[in-house]
Amino acid sequence: MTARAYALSDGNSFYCSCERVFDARLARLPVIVLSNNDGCAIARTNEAKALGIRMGEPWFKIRDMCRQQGVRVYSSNYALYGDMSARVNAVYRSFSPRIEVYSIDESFLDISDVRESDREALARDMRATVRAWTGIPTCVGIGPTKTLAKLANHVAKKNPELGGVCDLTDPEQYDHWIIRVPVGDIWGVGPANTRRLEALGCDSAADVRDLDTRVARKAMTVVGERLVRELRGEACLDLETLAPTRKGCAVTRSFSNRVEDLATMEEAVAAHAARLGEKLRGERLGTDHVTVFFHTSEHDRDRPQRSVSTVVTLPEASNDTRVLVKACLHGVRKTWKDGFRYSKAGVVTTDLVPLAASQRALPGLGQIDREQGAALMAALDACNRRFGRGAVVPGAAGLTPKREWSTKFEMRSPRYTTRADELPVVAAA
DNA sequence: TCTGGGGTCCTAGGACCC
DNA sequence: TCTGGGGTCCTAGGACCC
Repeated sequence: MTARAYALSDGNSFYCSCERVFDARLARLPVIVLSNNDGCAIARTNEAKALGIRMGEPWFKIRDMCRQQGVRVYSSNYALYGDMSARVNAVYRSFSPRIEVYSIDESFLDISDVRESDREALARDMRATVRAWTGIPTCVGIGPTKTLAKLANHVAKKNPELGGVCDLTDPEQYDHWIIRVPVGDIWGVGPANTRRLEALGCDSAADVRDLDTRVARKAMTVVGERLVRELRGEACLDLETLAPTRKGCAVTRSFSNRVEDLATMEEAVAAHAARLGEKLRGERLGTDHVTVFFHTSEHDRDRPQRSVSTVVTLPEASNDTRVLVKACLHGVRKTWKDGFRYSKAGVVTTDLVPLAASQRALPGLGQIDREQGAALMAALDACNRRFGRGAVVPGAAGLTPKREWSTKFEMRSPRYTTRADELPVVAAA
């Protein structure tokens, strides 16, 4: 049996790169993309990083500086990023059929079948092809385990002289880099485990690799032992080529303005419940209980704080928007109290089940008419796909949507690839 | 004025059972 | 004074990821 080899490819400053694909003027300019509600910076180009803009930096703190420095700022445009991600993955699939889509901008590829001496060339070819076909710049890390492929990717990103590719299945490269990566930069090691590992005398990934597995397990449970083995080149994590059915699903949002009245809260929660139904129907999943929560903001220091979380049980599993909205509104009304400035609300489900196989309630004891409901929901989803999300909503409880609470996207670019009315316009002279 | 959203995995500890 | 020993299931919370 030949040793395994994984490649991890990811898009550089992915959201920013997507914006650059559709506006060539952004090349070499500092660009950032903001989180939902235009809250903070979640993607920065190298030029923006060089200006000192940190990951997660609140927008209101850097707004003035960004204006002065000419930083180009965008609200999140997930329709665009999701579509670009699919295009990039289509290119990866032409290089290896065994691929795990790990996140919107990262995928693992199994390249065990590629000869050791050909791996680096393959990675370079793949980078060039992704760039040519989608416009997205990438980096590729190669390793005998997923953790080492991640590490290699990190090295490729931090060391421009490598030309975007690092292969740690090459023993010389492995020995060279493993001693140069600090513990905090290892995949799976966050702030808490960095402290624990440093207390054990580990400064580099090589130090962690050389830890006794029992010591690692004691300090960091099974996660620690697995980490040590993966760094040694012993694969403990498999490629997950089939996306597992999801276990939970949530729709949560901060309000653009604080919410102080019940009617607005009901409107927001009903909209979140409707979106939840849409997501569940997309995967043919259902739930028989839903958690509704809302709370004030820790940043309102001088204000009374309140945090509510309540579970509403349904008679049987469902993904019907009308059922979910009704249940969630019940949760809000049951727990509502005036006199607070609420900053965020959400609906959360866990224990999702494939709807078709789920236990039915007895007729007369709350059984939901699934057949008729499913047809109605399918029609609803079709309308919303065609005319945009939220075009049609159930008229639950006489709500008249004003959407005063809704999320801000004040600087969003056009959805170039998914909306005909937002196609880029080209002028030929 | 203004500070994201959505996931997963793992463990400890309590309740409950035989 | 002495007051079992295992199971399982559930929940809350920590930690981490992008």
